[in-house]
Amino acid sequence: MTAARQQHEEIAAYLRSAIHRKEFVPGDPLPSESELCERFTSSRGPVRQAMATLRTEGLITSGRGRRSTVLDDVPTQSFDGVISYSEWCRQSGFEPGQATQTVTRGPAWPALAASLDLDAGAPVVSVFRLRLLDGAPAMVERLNYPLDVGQHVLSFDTDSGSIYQRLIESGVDIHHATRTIDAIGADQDDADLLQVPVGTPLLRVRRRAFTRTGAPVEASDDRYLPGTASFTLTATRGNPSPLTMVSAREPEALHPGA
Amino acid sequence: MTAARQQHEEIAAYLRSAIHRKEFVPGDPLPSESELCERFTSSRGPVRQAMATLRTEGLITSGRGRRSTVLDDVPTQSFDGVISYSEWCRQSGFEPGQATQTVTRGPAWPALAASLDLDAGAPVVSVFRLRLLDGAPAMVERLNYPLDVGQHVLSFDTDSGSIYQRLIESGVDIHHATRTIDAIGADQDDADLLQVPVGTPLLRVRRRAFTRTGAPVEASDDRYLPGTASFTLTATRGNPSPLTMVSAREPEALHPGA
DNA sequence: CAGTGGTCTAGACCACTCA
DNA sequence: GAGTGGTCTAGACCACTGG
Repeated sequence: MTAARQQHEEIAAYLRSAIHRKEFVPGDPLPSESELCERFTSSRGPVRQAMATLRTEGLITSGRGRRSTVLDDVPTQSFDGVISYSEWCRQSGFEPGQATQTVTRGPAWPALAASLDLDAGAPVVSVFRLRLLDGAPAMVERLNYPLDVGQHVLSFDTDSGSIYQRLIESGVDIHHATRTIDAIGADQDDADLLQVPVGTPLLRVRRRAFTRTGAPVEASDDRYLPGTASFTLTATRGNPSPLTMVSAREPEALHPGA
Repeated sequence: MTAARQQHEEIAAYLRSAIHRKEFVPGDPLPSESELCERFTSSRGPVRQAMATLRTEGLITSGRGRRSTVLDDVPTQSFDGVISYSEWCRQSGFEPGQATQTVTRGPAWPALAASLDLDAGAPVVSVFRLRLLDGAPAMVERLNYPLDVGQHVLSFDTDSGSIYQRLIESGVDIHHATRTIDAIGADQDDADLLQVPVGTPLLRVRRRAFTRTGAPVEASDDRYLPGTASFTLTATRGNPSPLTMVSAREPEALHPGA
């Protein structure tokens, strides 16, 4: 929409939106670098930086001697959408909702303490919510925070919306996050909330979020009802995939008694 | 190990291997750009390109005014590892194995035809194998190819190893691939082969591979036993994630009768 | 305030694709 | 052979971090 500050961002934004507006569809050649240089009154540097961005997003492919072409037109996911279910819903055009089950302050059990780099028994704040998509049960969310972060959650109405927004407004520095994706059967809690039988396959996303200095700020476990969510990603020959498949390690329980 | 042709590749390879050798651990600052320029007798361009590569791999983070620092040290996944289970095993230090169930040539059912951009009923080659990890059942693999590609599979002993290798050697141009990840319960076939009850949660990876011109070469459905595999990825604020979570669409059946 | 990485320019040469 | 993107150089200015 509005012009980005940096030239390379402006160029990237233009190309991205042109692709999403179907101005270019998969297989189509993009304008050449020299054309883009002229159109944006820029040198090659910013143009190539914009192309590199789209390439890592999986939107385009390029190579010596041939025009860069459109690969795919999946929407790009912002960092906010990665961290926040509410934000993801909004970006995807759905209405997020939540039904808080419990908000607790208590000692960290060993697996959680390890995940948050705390000593076992250190105080943590845990949130257990059912999340809704357009009003229907979609996901069971278990969030855990060290106390210094969690204090901002304790003083928050967790039925009123995005905890992530709350944390940002409270000045918590959320800088990067690691997601681990696997499948797991619904336990009794999951089953009750999602209204499915125990053992129903769920897509589990465990997330650890960190500050810029590497201190953990969150450890979470989200379980999606089948049919609600899936993940997609495009890999291109010669560009190593940032998504790594790893042989599973021992499960990290992010709620007690598992 | 051996010097890469391009300076930026050489620099990236050096940094990557230094991180994996634990010479730098998460939180550590990397050498400054100017140091790297001297060490590799290079200008800033190649150094910055190498940094950008590592950044998209999720290995480092950087920002104005501060040194680039190590984020994580997950192994990077090559394109071969994305496409080929055998290759993934080798990279991960496991012994791949397979027990072919069926190799068939027959007409494409509608969903498969759509996935391969063929007309319904067009001839396709399908492979149905149990894959092993260090000798134990790990994954059920369903591969489907258009006939022109699949002919190279029909004349191949599918118990002898990697079909992917075979296709490459046959000159098939596999240029990029899209993966969709979700969870699904084991069907009767899955259950029999993996020796688990029907309905056991499995991690499903559906893959579509394409030539450089966008023609489909493969449509597959891999289902991993829980505990065998999971996916991880690091996202950083300001860098949009290439992994997109999408609301699920109708299931594409990649084997008949589903 | 010195040093860092982010951005940008203006040029150059090369490997490659495609008509 | 004209045009393309990939690589590289040598400079410049700026925003920001940290001691």
